This record gives sequence, structure tokens and C-alpha cells, in this order.
Amino acid sequence: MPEKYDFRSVEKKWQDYWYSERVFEVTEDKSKPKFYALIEFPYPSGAGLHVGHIRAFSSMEVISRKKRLEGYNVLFPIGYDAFGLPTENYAMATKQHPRKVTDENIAKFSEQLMEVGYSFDWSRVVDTTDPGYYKWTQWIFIQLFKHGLAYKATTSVNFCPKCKVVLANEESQGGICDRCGSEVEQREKDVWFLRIRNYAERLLKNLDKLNYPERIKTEQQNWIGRSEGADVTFTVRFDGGEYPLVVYTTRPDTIFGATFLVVSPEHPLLKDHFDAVLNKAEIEDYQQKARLKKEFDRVQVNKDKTGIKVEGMVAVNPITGAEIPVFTADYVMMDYGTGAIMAVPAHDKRDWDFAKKFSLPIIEVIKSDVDVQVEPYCAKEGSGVMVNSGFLNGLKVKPAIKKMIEYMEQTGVGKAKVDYKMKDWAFNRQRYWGEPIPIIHCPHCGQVPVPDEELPLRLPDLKDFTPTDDGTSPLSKCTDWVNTVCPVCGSPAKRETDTMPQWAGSSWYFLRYESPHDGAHVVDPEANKYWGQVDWYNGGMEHVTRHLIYSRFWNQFLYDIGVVKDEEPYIRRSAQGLILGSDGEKMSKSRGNVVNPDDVVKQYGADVLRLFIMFIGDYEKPAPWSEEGIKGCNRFRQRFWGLLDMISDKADTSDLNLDSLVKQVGDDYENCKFNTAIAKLMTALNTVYARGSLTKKEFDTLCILLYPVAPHITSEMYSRVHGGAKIDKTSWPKYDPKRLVEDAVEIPVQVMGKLRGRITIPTGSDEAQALSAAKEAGLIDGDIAKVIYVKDKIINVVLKR
RNA sequence: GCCGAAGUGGUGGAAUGGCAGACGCGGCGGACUCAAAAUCCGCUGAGGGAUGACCUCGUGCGGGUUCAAGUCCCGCCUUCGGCACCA
Repeated sequence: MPEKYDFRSVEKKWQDYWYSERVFEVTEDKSKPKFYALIEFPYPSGAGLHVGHIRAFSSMEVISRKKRLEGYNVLFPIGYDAFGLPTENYAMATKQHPRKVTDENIAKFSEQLMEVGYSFDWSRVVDTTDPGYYKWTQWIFIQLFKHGLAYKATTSVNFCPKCKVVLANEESQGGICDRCGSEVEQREKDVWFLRIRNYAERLLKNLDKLNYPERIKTEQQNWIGRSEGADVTFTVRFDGGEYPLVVYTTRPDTIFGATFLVVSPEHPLLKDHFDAVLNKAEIEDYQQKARLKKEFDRVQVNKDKTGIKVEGMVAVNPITGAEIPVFTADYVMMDYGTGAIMAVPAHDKRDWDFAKKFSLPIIEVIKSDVDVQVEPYCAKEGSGVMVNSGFLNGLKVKPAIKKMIEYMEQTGVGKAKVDYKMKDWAFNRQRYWGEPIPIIHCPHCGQVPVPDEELPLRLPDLKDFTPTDDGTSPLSKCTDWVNTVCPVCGSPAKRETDTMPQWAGSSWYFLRYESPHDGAHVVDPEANKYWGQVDWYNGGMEHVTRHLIYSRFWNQFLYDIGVVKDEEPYIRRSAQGLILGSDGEKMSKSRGNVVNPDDVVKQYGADVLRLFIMFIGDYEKPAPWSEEGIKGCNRFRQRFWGLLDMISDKADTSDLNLDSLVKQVGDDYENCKFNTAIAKLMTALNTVYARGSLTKKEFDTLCILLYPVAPHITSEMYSRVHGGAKIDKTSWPKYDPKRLVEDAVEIPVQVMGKLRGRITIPTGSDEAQALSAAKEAGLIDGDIAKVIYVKDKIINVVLKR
């Protein structure tokens, strides 16, 4: 029996070697092809490493270790996305400075990651809260500002009364604060935005070129939300004037069925010409209610439609000349389209509901089986023929849209327009622990960027960084810092006190890894020339519509201004599934089903933790934790260790096709099928155990194939057999394509599609040979009508009846 | 409402249209042991049958295509994820 494997001393030994000899640190070695593997850098929370991190990081860890043996120069970096609210909140609660908390958390994370044995290049660690790093975050912001892509605007924003912070829409979904769960209020505020909408078309279009899973592309497409339609100008008449009112519609073909107009309660029509409104009190009351309504309530889809008729105003349909009433209703949003719609109740569910409630006429303009007085007919493009529509009559929907847009453009009534659901990126936080926005407000010069030579604009070392009740940043309390002079004219001026959102630092960190210590550039052009794009980026589905889009946007911008050489940052993307608790529920403290990776490492060692996480199931799907499953992987490791005592020249290798194993395991790793790769290695191990011995070549191959997942034990075993040689200096095994198949194959014999038996025939046999073998075996009797033979796979005969 | 993913033994999960259930867990039986644990060997979808290899059924439900369907098509049900009064 082999000695018991002592994982503690072995894992320590190899980790010491990897990290003290800097085995995984890389430079721009032009003699080798490069490979850049990236994982989403963690937020260093006080809770430490989570098993979810292990799953997320282990895929690129496996790929990195494999690629190195294949001869690639692999950049596999790590860093910390360390600005953010949880740290700040924890710091306030424990009366410490967030700097201190962050440093402690980073130290803890680094130690934990090393104990798992990850092959990161630890010389390239980035920390988004390091002034040497955020200097460049600020520099990029200034470039965006100079190119007109950063602007300050007053809008209604989501304000969390508890966190005292303005939230982006995506942080307050369902009207609930992402951070604390409180209900969000609407407030007017002057905030910074980035014009990501200018990049919407490109972000969408480039998806075609990228190797992202379809589900990720789909989510990004939905998020960007492109629609083709037209801006159409109606005229609103009232006592003493006219007002051109532009509506956005994707269905200009239905304009003959527009029986009323609806404007959002915030629409300028109701400000600019409020004098003309006859029922002022009613409208004001309604506007007030809409403002107080939380966004969540307002967007409830199935609630009753509410609204008020705007008395004293009437709109003119520019195509038919008909006069139609004007309403205001909160089902029309100010921040999409133009904040005003033409309502076509016959063919839109919302307009239909509204029309029924207010007894407005419903005119059918697309022929269908349904009675539009009873229910709306919401025709998809291309289904149905136009009726009651003048010159469009008889056309199908699609050509009708085209014809109407042409007509509108000729007559100047409207013009084609593409719109996007994606909104500009609200780029601000009213909190302390973030990058200061490097802008100075000068009474004469307006918004002036901080000069490059003054970057980084450091966060002042505040003692009290609790948020202010009025929603302004804690930085506003630091008057020494706020009061400055204008870099242009020298007048007394004030600094911007908002900080950047947490998404800022993570929008370009992958570039910083390429030259983490460069003091003169965002990324050293030489380093960028060598490392270029991220070859493979793994991360969570939860970041697909925020971080992944934001960082693509920044990279495209940096490409446009000549800072980086590639338009898209990531060539390939994968996404791990969630690790659930053993109860099948999402891990959470309140459920008490959280597994701490530290505990697993202590009890079983890093290799078993890594093996189990990779074996647990389909990498891209959620998988429940299992204590029993861990034990199985522990057993596998011990059995693998037993191979040391089984090496023999006399081993019979006929039952193990190494070429096939090398191909299958390698392919599985490359396709994120880590679970089946490990299963195949288990099968091979069982084969070797059944025969009791293996050759040195088989031993080496098994060790190297398992090495990316379990590097400690395989390093030790390889070293013992090869007089201290290092497995990380070997090469990934090659396979001979000619030897992937055996001399003989066993194939099933079917009669009329039913399994009758099996025969063994020489590989590559033709139909006649296979058929005679099947007959010889007595598996076929009766008159044969047809034979289906798939070489080396199956033979199926159809009998005459 | 729209878009997407999924539904397979006791269990986690495998299967380019070609032997359903690989591999792991659990369970049962055996070996070793005074005994237990650990380890090793064997069996393990359901039903039937002469219980050594024969039959029937079986991948959420109902139809279909095919020599052959977990896989493809049509129609449902359920679960999960994303978007959402988006005009």
C-alpha cells in the first residue's frame, strides 16, 4: 500500500516554490505566442473568499496551466476592485478608515488565493483604490469629458434614503436599493452622465464578431434595446397658439388609427404652455402624484391605467388632419422616445386599455379575425393587411411602414429614427470611498478638468466620511479640498465633490494588467502591442449587462483616441454557474448554507477543493454543494497517489488508449467541460487499478492531464518519479490522430430499430462485412428489406413484412 | 407580456439523430478486522422471467418526422434567468 498522502506539507512545498521562485510571472517574451486569460477581479469584502470565487477562477486557472505547457506565454493576472459601499459602510460601522479596511481585506484575499494554489502573476496586482491606479481612471474620465462624452444634467434620479446615495437604474431595480433593500425615492439632482448611447450601435454590432455565448449576446442585445421607428410631428392647438409635438413610434403605418395623444406628466408641453390648460388644478394634482410615485409602482404593468385629459388643447394628426384629444398619463415615460406617443388603441394593449377606460374611439387599421372593440390586435410586423388607412390600404405591414416613412420624410412630417432602451450611464456617487471626479467648477470658465500634471486627484484623508442627509457627497464637508483655483483663469473655484461609481475602476483594469507599473500611460503601447486583447475572459452572468458593456464602451473609446490597439477588449467570454448551498438554495448567511473555502482547504486540501468545484456539474449551470461529493474527490486523489506504487515496464496497455484520452481531456478543458474531463481521468484510473500496473508513459500522461486541476499532488508525484524534475517545465502531451481508434470496435446490431445484440468487427469494416458478421452471430433472421450501416457506429436492418 | 435556458435513476449529473443513465455520491452484498472506521472487490432505472444476459416499459405531458428521437418539428405544462406600460 502507498503511504498516506500528506496534502498539508506537499501543498505548502509547491506553493512556496511557485511563489518564491516567481514561476508564473511573465514579461513580453516575443519568442513565444501570448495568451491572456482573465477572471473578474474580486471585490475584497470582509467576508473573504467565497466558493463562488473558486468556481469562477478555476476555469481560467486550468486553461492557464494547460496553455503554459503548450508553449504559450500566459498572462493570468489578479487584482482588486476595492472602491465601494460595503467597505465604506463597514468602515463607518467599525469606526475605521476604509483604506485600512481595504488593505486588510486585500491581504486576507491574497493569502486565501495563494492557499488554493492559483497560478496568478502576483507581480501585476492592481488595486483600483491605489492613487497610482485611479490616476488613470480619472485621466480616462477627463478624455471622455474633453470628447463631449461626459456631461452634467438635471434629472429625476433614484435616491436611497438609507444609503443616502443616488443609484443608477440598474442598482435600484424593482424600486429597491441594491445595497440595503430600502425603497427608493425619486429626486431631482444634478449628476454626471457618460454618453454610452453614442456607442450603442457599435456595442450591438460588434457582438457578431465576438465569441461570447449566445445567452450573453442576447442579454446585451435586450439591454441595448434597439428599435427602428420614426419621429412624427403632430401639432397641438390651443387658445392663441400652436405647438409642434414630436412623438416616437415604431409603427408609423398605424397612424390612421391614432385616436389620441398621450404625453408624460413631465413633458415640457405642460410647462411651456401650461397657461393654455383649462383644468390646471387637476393636471397639477396628477403630476404631483406621478412624481411621488416610486418608479416601481409606476412601471407595474398590469395596474389600471390612469390619466387626465388636457382640456383646452387638441392635437392634429399630420396625415389625416383629424383633431384628436391630448391626455397626460404616467404610462408614458419621459426618458424613452420623446416622452409623447400617438395612441393606436386597436393595435396596442396599453393604448386599448386606456381607450376603454376613457371611452375613446378605436379604429381598426390592420385587418384581422379579432374584433378590436373587444380586444386589441397586436400584429407583429408582416402579419395583416392595412385597412382604413388611405394610401396604405391593401399593403402588408412591413411595406406600409416603409411607404409611410418615405411619405413623412417627403412632406417633412416625420423622419426615420433609431432609438435605444439603454440610457446614458449615470456616473456618480455621493459617497466618500470612490475616485474623485477630476473637475473644477469655475464661476467664469464653467467645468474645467483638473490638469494632467495634477493627477491623481487624491481623496482627501477625511476623518468623518458619513454621508450627508441632503444627498451631497461627504467630500463637500472638506472645504480645504473643495476650495481651489481655476486652472484656466486663476479665479477662486470649487472642486466637484461627487465620486465615481464602483463600475469605473473595473471598466479598464484588464488594460492596466498589461503594464501595471507604467507611470506615463494608461497602458504602455509596447506592452499593449504584445498582449493585446484578452483571449479568454470568465465571469458571472450578473455582470453581463453592466460591467461587460461598460468596459466594452471604455475600450472602444480608448481605441478611438488611439490609446489601445484593439476595438474590442475580450475575444472570448464564458460564464460560470452559481454554486448553491447543499439545500439547492442560493448561499446566504441568513439561510446558514454558506460554505467557506478555507474550511475545505484545511480539511481536504486545495487540490480536492479544486477537483470538486470543477467536477460538480456543467460549468455554466448552477450546481448545489455536496459534502459527500467532496469525499468522493478526496478518495480519487488518494487513489491517484497510489499510482506511484504501480509503475511497471510490464504493464499491459491495451485497455487504455492514451491518444484518445489526451484528445478528449484536452478538448473538454478547452470547452469548459471540466466535469467530463475529470470523469474521463477517473475512468482511466479505474482501468489502471483493474489491471494493477501502468507504464511510466501512462503515469506521466495522467499526471500532466490532471495537473491543471490538481497541480500540487501531480507536481509532487512527477517530481518523485523523475528525480526532482518539475512538471511545470514539461510539455502538454500530443496525440496521434491515427491512433485515436482501436483495431476493432464493438457495435450494436438493431433489427427494425430495436437492439438485438452486439458484434465486434475490425475498425472501418464496410457494410457487407458488418452484415455478414451480424448474420454469423445469429442476430438477424428474415428477409432483409434495407440495411442502414454507420461505419464503426451501428448496423440496423429493416425486414420485409 | 417579450426574450433566453432547462426538465433524464434514490441523488449530482453524462450522452456530434446511432447501445440512455458515463463519472461521482448514496444503497446492497462480500473481503480484510475481535469489532468499527478506512480500504479493496461485486451488484445497483422499473417491471417480468426459468433471476446469467431473454422480454416489456422508461429522458415533464400530447402528437409528429425517421430505419433509429433525451436530441429534430408542432402543441402544451412546470421551473429558473434576463428585459419590461420601451411607444
